[in-house]
Amino acid sequence: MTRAKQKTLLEACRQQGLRITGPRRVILEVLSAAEDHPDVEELHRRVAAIEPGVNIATVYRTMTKLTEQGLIERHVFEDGRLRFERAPEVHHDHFIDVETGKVVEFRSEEIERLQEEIAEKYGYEIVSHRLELYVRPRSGS
Amino acid sequence: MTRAKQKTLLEACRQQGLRITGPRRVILEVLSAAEDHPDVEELHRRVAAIEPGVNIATVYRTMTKLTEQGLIERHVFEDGRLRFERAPEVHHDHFIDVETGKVVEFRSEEIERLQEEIAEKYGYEIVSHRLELYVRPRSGS
DNA sequence: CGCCCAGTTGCAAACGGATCGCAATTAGAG
DNA sequence: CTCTAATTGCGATCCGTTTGCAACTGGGCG
Repeated sequence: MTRAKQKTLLEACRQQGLRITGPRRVILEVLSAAEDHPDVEELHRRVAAIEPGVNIATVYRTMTKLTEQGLIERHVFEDGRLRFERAPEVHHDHFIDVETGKVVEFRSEEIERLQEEIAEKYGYEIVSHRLELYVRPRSGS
Repeated sequence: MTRAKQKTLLEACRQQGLRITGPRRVILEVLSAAEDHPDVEELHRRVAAIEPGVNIATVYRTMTKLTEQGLIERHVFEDGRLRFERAPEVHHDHFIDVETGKVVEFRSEEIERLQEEIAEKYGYEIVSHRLELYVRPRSGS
């Protein structure tokens, strides 16, 4: 299954005319395997585990390219770092555990709809949005 | 009315036991008058217009203090800079005009409620949240 | 099959926002 | 008025990100 995703991402790159170089191939592999929302440093670490010698600047540049192509999504959470995830077919929002930093995805049709409604009321058109719920595991009960 | 707010903020500081120094007095004045969501550089600029010589590090430090005391709210929008606004009595969210960067506030009870609902479903307790709608003025109609 | 060059990379320097160490200053309690 | 802890200005520093540049290379074309 990871394999399927991987192929898709790599092929998407080819279609966009991006050169498939050694470093890039590894970065795509790492991105395809990622189930979370790693920052650049973390991506670089994972890449280095497969193929040392890839410079972090290359990771930055590749992420910029992929974001421009719409193949991945870039987030900036409260810590200010850039984080990435493969572009999902349908948009989703995020829970962020304030203690562990762990990110969980969710989607609410109702919230999506309400946002549109409110924007319209104000005379706006939504270009994109960001909803992050900073949470902790429900204690007690 | 600005006067009323100003007094409140300054008095709140006194109550918290913060020393009211020259620089601080000016920063509080600027914050009280602000209707928008300035970043530190902008705050510093406004402060300097009233009283030159206040160092930007002082602005940073003061904002940190005020945030810790819960007197102001700190935001990090997509541009990654720290932005501030006076702590509102009731929470609100933001529209951000993608072209001008202008920030407009709104509040939706329904969305607030839905967030709680969803968090509960996932077994979380919401500590805080952030909802930003990046928009442009509705064209056409 | 090899040439060629625009795209890509590694490296180091630069950048920009935010923070910090330190010595000098000062608010404000007693 | 005094005394001390809080605050300030200043410069250095941090850290994530970007950039300039020379070397390298993928992959289209002959």
